[in-house]
Amino acid sequence: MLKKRPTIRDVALEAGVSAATVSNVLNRRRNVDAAIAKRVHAAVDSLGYRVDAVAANLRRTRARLVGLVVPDFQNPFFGELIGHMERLAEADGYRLAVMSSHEDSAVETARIEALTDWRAAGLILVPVLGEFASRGAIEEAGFPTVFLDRIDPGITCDSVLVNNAAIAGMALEHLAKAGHRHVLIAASDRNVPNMAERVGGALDAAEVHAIADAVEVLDCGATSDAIGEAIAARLAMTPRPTAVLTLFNIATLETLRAVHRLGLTIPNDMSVVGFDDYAWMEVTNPPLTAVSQPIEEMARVAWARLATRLDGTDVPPETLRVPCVLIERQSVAPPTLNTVEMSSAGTLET
Amino acid sequence: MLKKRPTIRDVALEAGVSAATVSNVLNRRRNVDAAIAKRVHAAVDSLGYRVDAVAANLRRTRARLVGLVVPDFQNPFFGELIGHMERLAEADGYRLAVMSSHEDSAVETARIEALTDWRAAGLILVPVLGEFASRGAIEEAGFPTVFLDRIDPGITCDSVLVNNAAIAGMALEHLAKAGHRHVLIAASDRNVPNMAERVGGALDAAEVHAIADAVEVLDCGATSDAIGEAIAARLAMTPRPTAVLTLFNIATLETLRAVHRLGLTIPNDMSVVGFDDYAWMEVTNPPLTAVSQPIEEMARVAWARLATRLDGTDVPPETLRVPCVLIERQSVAPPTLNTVEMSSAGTLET
DNA sequence: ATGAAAGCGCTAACAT
DNA sequence: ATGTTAGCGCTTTCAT
Repeated sequence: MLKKRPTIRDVALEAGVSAATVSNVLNRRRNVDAAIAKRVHAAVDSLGYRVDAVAANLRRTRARLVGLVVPDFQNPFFGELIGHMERLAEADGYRLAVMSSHEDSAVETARIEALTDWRAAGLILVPVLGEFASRGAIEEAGFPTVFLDRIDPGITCDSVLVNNAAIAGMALEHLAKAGHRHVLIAASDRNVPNMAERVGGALDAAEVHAIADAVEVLDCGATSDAIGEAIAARLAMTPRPTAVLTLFNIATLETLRAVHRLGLTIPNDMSVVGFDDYAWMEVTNPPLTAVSQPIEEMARVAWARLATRLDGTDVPPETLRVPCVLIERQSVAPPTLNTVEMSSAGTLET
Repeated sequence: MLKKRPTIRDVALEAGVSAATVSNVLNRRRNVDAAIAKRVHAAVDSLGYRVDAVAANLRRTRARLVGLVVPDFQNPFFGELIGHMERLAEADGYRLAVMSSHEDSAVETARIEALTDWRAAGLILVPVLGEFASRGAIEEAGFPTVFLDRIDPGITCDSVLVNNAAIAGMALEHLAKAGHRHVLIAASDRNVPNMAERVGGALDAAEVHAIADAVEVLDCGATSDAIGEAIAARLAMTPRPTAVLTLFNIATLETLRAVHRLGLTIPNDMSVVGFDDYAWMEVTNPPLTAVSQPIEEMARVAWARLATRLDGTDVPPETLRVPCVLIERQSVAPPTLNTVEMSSAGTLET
């Protein structure tokens, strides 16, 4: 038989004080006599009392609950993000409600509404790609929202982003300095602001290094299959680029697949720089040079911003940028071998 | 200016009925006149009413909320699991509260207590490795719990697991049939039941294929570094195994790392079969043969079990097994090359 | 089939 | 500094 959970009244009775005092002791909201506080804590411990979150938050206007909506749980990038956020929220006494929009606007909106129904105090949102449909839901919700990782140009809101243009420029520069001219930039839809920034940054760097005429941008499409096809098709044509810079993570995977399928080797036949860094990239043959996004830092900055809003501080919305870093491994080499490819590379391979 | 959220009273007023009727219409709890129901729905729509989850669940004894506690958000295995669970829960009208124990008993217990505080109706738990400390919290909670993916021998509870012994046996058999005798089984702590089952299954299969004398089990330790060290050290010794079967995912990564470090090539010098299948394994050179766990199926089975408990059905606790499948790619070859390794493999490599 | 009233467990406003 | 009272918005019981 389960004994019923003790209520605040039970604690009050046991400690010989009023329920309000118990509440005040537990929430540290007003000064309480030390002796009384001690009695209350003793009663709490002896009864095994825990405050009922549902009841507590009914009386409060906002629950001590913050939502985090990501597009996709399977991406380890978001996995890591969630882990950090959970800790940050907890440290400030908030529970984190983690949800996935499955990269679908309608689901995203539904998630925000659910959060509203639960009286969430705030939201950290990685919006879905494409048209942003949840503006209305956010306004209805009335809680502060911080956009993370992706930005929507139509919204002026707190957001924390990565220095897309700069890091893409650095990645291209890395290739240029290794001697590459004909680099293929694997991009996705340029209407996505992140992508536009990355492509822009890479192209600007190409300009600076005087290889803009040789650099090529490929819009690979959206699904893995389409992306793989597009990349493989381009790499099968002559003249073949000597390097590829992928600007989003699926493209990196698909580039490797295409390179293998064509019987090319990295970095001799083809140099590769990826965007987004994963543990397995250390373990491919060769290990992959890639742009690493500072996930923990992004989480910290976003949480800090939301926390000030939760405290009621009213500051103007801001876009915060956090710097990526290029992790140099062994997938970039000078293109020399590649220029004599026709005569030797094929035999080298077997 | 934000207009306040409408309450059930506003809807009742608008529809010209009582609050109780509105509640009954929205929750379909008792028969309501069709005309009245229609009026209520009209009022709901026109006011944009949504039921307040906090208030609704205060009066209910249990919230329509189910917890999912996983050890780690970064593991894509759990990422995928979470995505499936979220959909399953939603389909049955439950919200899913996803939390991570960060592979820490104390955190796990705290998560379960938090779920209790929120009046969760049930829990799906992937328990932390090692001593199980949350038994008390689960009993206090009083909600049905389904264990997933990992099992604790001290608990008789619903659990859904993979056919560890059988699939590990099949993996070893795959190697044996390719001609391997000296296979290294990379295991972690055998006090972990999953690991004990896997090792046992592999060893039994070795027995069957009459190579038990040549098979070797290596307990690799817990941290990535230690695992990498242990594997690399063993592979550097002679006689070197001709194949390695990793029984947990970190070991797969670390085996690849070690193999590269030693200048060996897969599958010529060393065959590899991994446990757990990830997208990047298709893209390594060569693609990796690996055991794939049926994540979606596990999620479905676990949810189904929990759902029957949530409905109040009282059936005896059961351990449900879901079958893995061996994905054959190109990291397994006959060990022939390896037997003449001393004379030729080193030069082949360069 | 519907309405009126009670009350879930807590925190906030008011009183001392 | 503490107690008393009211009420958060809903679901449920009881009455009709």
